[in-house]
Parts: sequence; structure tokens; C-alpha cells
Amino acid sequence: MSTETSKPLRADAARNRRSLLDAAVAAFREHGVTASLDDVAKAAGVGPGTLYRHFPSRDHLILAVIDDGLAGLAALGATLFEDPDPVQALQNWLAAFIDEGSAFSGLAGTLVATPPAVQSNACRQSRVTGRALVQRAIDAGRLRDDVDAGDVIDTAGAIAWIGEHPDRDPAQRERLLRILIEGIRRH
Amino acid sequence: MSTETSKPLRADAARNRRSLLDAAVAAFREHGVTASLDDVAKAAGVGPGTLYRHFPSRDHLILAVIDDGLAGLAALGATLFEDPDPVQALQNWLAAFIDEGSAFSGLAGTLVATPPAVQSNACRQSRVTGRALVQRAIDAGRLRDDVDAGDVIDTAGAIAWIGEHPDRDPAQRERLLRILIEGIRRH
DNA sequence: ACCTGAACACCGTTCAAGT
DNA sequence: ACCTGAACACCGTTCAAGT
Repeated sequence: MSTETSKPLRADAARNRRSLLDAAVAAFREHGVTASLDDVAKAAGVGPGTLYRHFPSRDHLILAVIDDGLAGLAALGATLFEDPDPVQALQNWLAAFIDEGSAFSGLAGTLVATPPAVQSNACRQSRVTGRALVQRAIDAGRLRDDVDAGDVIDTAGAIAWIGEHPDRDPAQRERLLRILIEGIRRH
Repeated sequence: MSTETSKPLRADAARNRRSLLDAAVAAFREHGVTASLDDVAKAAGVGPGTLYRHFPSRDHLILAVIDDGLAGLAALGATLFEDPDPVQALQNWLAAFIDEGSAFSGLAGTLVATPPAVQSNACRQSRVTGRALVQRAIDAGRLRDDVDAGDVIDTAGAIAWIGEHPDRDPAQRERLLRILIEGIRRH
């Protein structure tokens, strides 16, 4: 289901790639995105060199693991474009974005930083969708017209980041999202 | 100028503590708060064990390094309490808080997480000051009365966090702070 | 073309020995 | 009471050798 297009892999290489992704999901779930890459390789039954061949950096691996999630985010954005209320549509999308950024501990940082050289297609598409939803709400006169779309997405990522910290009220996410929406709305 | 009260140190221990703090400032400035503690110890001319004796964890060291800054934040808060405009006062304090959280790369995370067991006096005092400034603005009817002071401080920390990432517009900080203030203000 | 795994450089942390 | 520094367990990354 990955949107990444690339030359087909040899059968064993494809199998290893899948094992690595599966092992990474399990490791990230348990230890966050800073999980030991050595352990990931071990759990996948491959040498560390194989991991590095497939994913040259930790960020590459992280982005690959959440590739489906990011593609889903882009698809959701397309649907929300039909929503008659552009502010509600944006809010729904941002909530989904925050959820995606909360999938693993430490993920928000990768999502906000995303070195351009590492960005996957799905990553780019999801960002484009987010920007478009912001722009639509501005064009409809519902947001201040000096609002920057990148600021909105960064702030949503930051909300996910805050949620990563221990001892946070689970309801905080909703309150922070409300502050963000109220902060960009035209009153 | 530290507000931390503790039993006086032996002369050589006090000297080592100072050297460690000085070395840590230099290392944090250059490499962020994830700088090698081994290098810090080396630069301070002590063994790694001495560093651990003075600062049992990286967070302890970080908090100690910014202790003066946090004390200054508390002092600023006391002054701002005299400001006739409670929203402007809060905004000024948050801007200073964000600045403090931007002193070193990676510092925002420590400031937002601050494990209670590690929190210094200055750290606690600065948070109390921030909360009080929020409460004053609520009591004056200038903020929504369901605004949570912790949310406001967390969001300010998150703004500092966003600013840590590469390729960010330096003017973004002001825009994000505006979103925060507009997001909590009563309209 | 891809994989393996030893090897390297590094790091945080502990603790026995010293003063 | 405090410091030293060797030792330990661990990590990311590379690369020569293999298939």
C-alpha cells in the first residue's frame, strides 16, 4: 500500500524489507522511535548492514513505517474538501494529523522536522493536503488572512509532541486543538 | 545566584561544580542539550564519576545550567504583575519563557517534561509565576475562564520546541505566540 | 545484487581504589 | 568526603568477505 515508487526488489530483499518494517513497528510501539536499530535488525533476523541498506537513517525507517498512515491522511484530506464547513473540515484533519503524530512516542519530532531529503511521497502529499485545507478556510473568510499554513501544521505537530510527555491529561489534546482553532479563526 | 539551598560544598567540590557548569554551557551551546557528558567532564578536567556525583542525570545538569534564567523568569513575573494590562503582561512573560526555552537546542523538551523529582526551586517558582499570570488574566475576564494555565505554559514550551527545528522563519515565534494569545483570549 | 557480521568509535553509568 | 579512571554494557555505522 506504499505510495513510494521504486525499482522492484529481489525476492529476498523484499522479504527482508517487510521483516524490518514489522520489527520496527513492534519496537517503536514498545520503546518509541528511539528504539535500538540493532534490536530491530535482530528481531527481523537480518544483520545491521541490511537495515542500513534499506533505510539509510532512522528517519527513513520511521517515515517508511508510517507511510500508510500518511497516505491515509492525504486521502482523508481529499474527503474533507467536500465538507461544507471549511473550519470544521480543517479541525477534523488536524485531529487526525495529531493522532498520526501520536502513533509512537517521539514521532512528532520526526513529523515536524522531516528533512526534505528524507520526505516520502505520502509525507509530502499529506502536507499539501493540510495546506490546502487551511487555504480554503482562509479563502472562505473564516480564518485571518495572515495565517500561515505551515504554522498551523507545525502547531498541530507540537500538540502531538506535548501529548508524548508523561502525566498529561488525555483531554488536553482537545483543549489545545481548540486553542489553535480559536487562535486562527476570524472572530 | 542559584536559589538552590543545600549544604555547603568542600572547596574542591565547589570548584568542580563550577567547572562542570561552565563546560556544560559551552557544550550545550555548541551541540545542544544532548552534548556528550563525557566531553563535558573532560572539558571540566574531572572524571565522569565526578559529573555524576554532582548531577545524577542529564536533566539535573540542564536544570542547573539554566537555574539563573529560570530565577530571572520568576523575577520578571513578579514585575509583570504590576502591569495594568493582564493579557499584555502574560504575553510578555510567555515571550521571555519561550526565549529561555530556546537558549539551547533541545532545551524545550526538558522544560516541558521536567520530571517533578528533578525540578529545581527556580523551575517551580517560574511555573507558579506563569500560572498566576494566567489566572490574573482569567479573573480580569480577559481570557476564557475554562483556559488551563498548564496548557498555556505547555504551548509556550511547544513554540520554543518548534523554533528548534532547522529552516524555520525567525518571525514564526511571534506569529505562533499571537495564535496562542488569540486562542485563549475572550473575544 | 544483496546479505552477513565482525570491527570501529562512541556513549552513559558504575564502582573499587585512592587521597 | 570527594575524586579518579578503568571497566562494563550498549549503540550506530561501516565495510570486507561471502552468496
